[in-house]
Amino acid sequence: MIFGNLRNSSLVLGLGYNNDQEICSQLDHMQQQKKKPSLKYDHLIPCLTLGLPEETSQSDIKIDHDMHRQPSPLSPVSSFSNSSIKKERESVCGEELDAERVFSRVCDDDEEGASPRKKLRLTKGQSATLEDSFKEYNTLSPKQKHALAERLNLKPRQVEVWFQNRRARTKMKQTEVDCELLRKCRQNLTEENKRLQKELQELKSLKLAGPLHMQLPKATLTMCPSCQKVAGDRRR
DNA sequence: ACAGTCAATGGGTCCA
DNA sequence: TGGACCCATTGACTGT
Repeated sequence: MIFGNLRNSSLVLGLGYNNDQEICSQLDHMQQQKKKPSLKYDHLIPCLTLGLPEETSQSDIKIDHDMHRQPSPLSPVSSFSNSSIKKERESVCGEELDAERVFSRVCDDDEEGASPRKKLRLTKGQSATLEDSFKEYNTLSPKQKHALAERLNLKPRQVEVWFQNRRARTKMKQTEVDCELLRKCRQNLTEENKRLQKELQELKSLKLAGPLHMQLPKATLTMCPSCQKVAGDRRR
């Protein structure tokens, strides 16, 4: 740090995040890979601090930030085997007639283990209905699940899986939004930090160069980081 | 050919 | 202990 040895320096600025480096590297990696983030940074927000020069590293920031926690899940009982999903239904509801086609290729063979996993695609109608339900409740009670499954001619397990995947997608989108917000925040704070450091340097050189009577008494000059104004001058 | 999407799977955790 | 959920991953399919 540049000003580490200056005496009487009451103004020193710091900028950082909790686990700043780790987050950034992970975010970069995430963006490169276009992969969903696995980092847990919900509790982190950027912060600008004032203190001694040596103390303005990442270590002096610690703020908890608990955002967008999922609502507590409903937990009634339901019992379904997921082993039968591979054996798909033979026919689909009316939407089957939809030109959009129903499944890419439903497997005909019901032999256990022998059939490779086939990709099922939900119809537009099914997806829309599921989407509508998701807007109302992002978790389903077993009753709702059954009703929806029956209505869509799907297995309850499929509805359940769809909701799980949908929640994951929502979470990922939110994470990306938060990520972008943090980046911008960090950028702003970095610029702010630079600006204030520069200002501080100027004030110090003024103090050293200027005549004695021009010197400001210690502790009368404090920089408010939020409003960016010099405050605390109680003379007069 | 390759990347992206998404239904499905398997493992881990939590809780009644 | 079983069921519900989350999470990471797989694999079929699609779009370029």
